[in-house]
Amino acid sequence: MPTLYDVAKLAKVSPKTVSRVINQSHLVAEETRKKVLAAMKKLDYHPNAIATSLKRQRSNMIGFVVPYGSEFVFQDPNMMEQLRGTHDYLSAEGFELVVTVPQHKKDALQEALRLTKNRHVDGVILYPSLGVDEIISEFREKNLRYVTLGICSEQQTDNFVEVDQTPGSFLATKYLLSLGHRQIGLINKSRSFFMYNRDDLLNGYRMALEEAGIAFRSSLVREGNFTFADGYANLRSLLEENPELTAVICASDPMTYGALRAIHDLGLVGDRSIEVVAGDNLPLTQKLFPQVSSMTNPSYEQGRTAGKMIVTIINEGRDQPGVNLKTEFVIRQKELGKATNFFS
Amino acid sequence: MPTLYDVAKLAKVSPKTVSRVINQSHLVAEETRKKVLAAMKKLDYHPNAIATSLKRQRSNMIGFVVPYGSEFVFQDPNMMEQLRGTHDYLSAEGFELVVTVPQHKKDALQEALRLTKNRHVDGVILYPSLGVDEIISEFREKNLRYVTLGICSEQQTDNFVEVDQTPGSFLATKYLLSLGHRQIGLINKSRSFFMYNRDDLLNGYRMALEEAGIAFRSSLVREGNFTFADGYANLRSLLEENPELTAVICASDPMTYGALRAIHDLGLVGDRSIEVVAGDNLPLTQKLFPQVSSMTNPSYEQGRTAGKMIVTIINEGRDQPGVNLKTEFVIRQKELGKATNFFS
DNA sequence: TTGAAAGCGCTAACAC
DNA sequence: GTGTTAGCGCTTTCAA
Repeated sequence: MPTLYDVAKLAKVSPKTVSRVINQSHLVAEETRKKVLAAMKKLDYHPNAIATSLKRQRSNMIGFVVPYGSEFVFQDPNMMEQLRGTHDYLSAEGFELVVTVPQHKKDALQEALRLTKNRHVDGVILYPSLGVDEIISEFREKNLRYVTLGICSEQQTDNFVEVDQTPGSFLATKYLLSLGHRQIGLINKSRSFFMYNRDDLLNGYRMALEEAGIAFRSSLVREGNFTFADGYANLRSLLEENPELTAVICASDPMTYGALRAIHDLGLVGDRSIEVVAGDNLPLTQKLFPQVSSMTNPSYEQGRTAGKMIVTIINEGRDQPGVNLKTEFVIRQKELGKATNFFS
Repeated sequence: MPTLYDVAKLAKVSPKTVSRVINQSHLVAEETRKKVLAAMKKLDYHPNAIATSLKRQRSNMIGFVVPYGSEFVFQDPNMMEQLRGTHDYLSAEGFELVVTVPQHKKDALQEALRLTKNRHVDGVILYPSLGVDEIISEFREKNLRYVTLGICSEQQTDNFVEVDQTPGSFLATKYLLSLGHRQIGLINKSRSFFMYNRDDLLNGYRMALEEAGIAFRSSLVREGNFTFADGYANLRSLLEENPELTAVICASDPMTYGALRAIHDLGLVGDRSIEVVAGDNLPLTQKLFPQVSSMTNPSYEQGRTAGKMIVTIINEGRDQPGVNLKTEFVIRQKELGKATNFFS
């Protein structure tokens, strides 16, 4: 592979001049520039990114580190949406995206540290998980660059993109109440996942109930690990304890699919059917039958914002204030794929 | 950040000795090793991967380049499975995975070239697309490392991992015939996607029909772009032209979901229902209701094999013979999630 | 507007 | 077993 020196020799200029042309410096005569460009083209020269990185102390790569195993990351639709948002922003800004999913959960955070200390990447986007706050302290101490996909501790005021699910669950509950439902189940997210905003979904649900003057009953609440199986099991469990249940809100779309399946298996159709509200409003959910209304999860936006934030942090050399995004709620009509905004 | 020299100074040894310790050379006395290790720990030293890359002319990064836009890559479940397979293999081998999805299709191949010529990555895994054969010639010419997820031209004998879908569709058709179906539709993959093995699915289908002495009728075949919408539209179109249709085979799972939705919307239940065979046997499909039998698509294995192949190519410094994987077929029983192998 | 020389952090020869 | 030296390909003073 040709080097900058080969180009310089061919163009009969100094290496520095070639470097100037590569970096679009204006301090180079037009004629010289053309000569250099011609030489570069002739040799099919491409600047060695590694050498540039070493010199500039900057790799233009960002790590995306997830601590939940590849079968989770590459199969969880929300995670993919976050990844897609991050990718889209970074690639437009000339950064490469390095995806790292350690084989073992407990290695994940060390992996994030290694990746940055190695100077492999200029910064990382971290998925919250147990022990992440220690890692963050170390990042801060060593002045390394990071952004977290969600708040990781009481003290964290910077470098996060959090999603507040209160509005979505509030509106969903309010909607179901407006349809006349009085026993509304909630299949909530599990506390076994690391999340700072653990109670937002529950709070929105409670607020709407309170507003309607209906007492909150914990027997109507379950927790699940976001999976199909958990949606299935939890719906059955809810029904056993609350035979009069007529509606249920699910914290995630896969759990929604599981709940729908359980309803089907139990033969609950027609008048005895159960109204289900989905959690994420993923593309597939938008096409599901029966059509379901859904809370919306701004996963793509979250990933994109995190990408933007890490780039800003790197470029400006200092932390950025955290950002809060909010969920919404859409009512799905019976017609194929149609959706309208609630209260709009 | 501390450098190797800082460690050397603290441990009172030469830089080379530190380097030896890092690289697990056996040519270093145990006592010296301990001293160095202690110094490394004390300084929280991490080798600068960029510097190592520059020296070694090797970045230990692999690019994964897809030419279909991020909304396709990060939403197509098969692509994710391929990515997951690649990631799992590479990360176990100490390689980083760089995911690149150019904003515009036509840039994709240039992007792949740039990434390798830049020395950003040691090699790339390429998704077949129009014009990829030219890129491959250039890779060969310049002695750059690549693997393609599928054969890209008549001449390509090396560096690919292809999936032959003949067995799956043959078995699927045979199974449907064994149930007594005589009008079996096929929603095939579209020719607008770049694929060398365009006719494998169709061939398996035809072979099974022929074996049963049933004439092939092109009116029973449609093509779709793998999406829900195409499955939906094609099922309706098939039924319009073939009112007696009793079964259909779909080339992809999203198309399967669309077809099931169409069947539901048309009110085809009970005796007049249509037996559907899915295309990929994705996790979600395995839990679908109604339960559907499915061809299986070894996407994870394909990605993993591609990862293994690119590493071998890089390590051995020469091309590797292409690998062919095959699809299979599973019959799904009515019980939740249960599946059995066909003919086993 | 251009060039010479030093150095980013590491490793590979080649001594000793 | 260990150390010295040179150099990977680029950019950055500084000088011309």
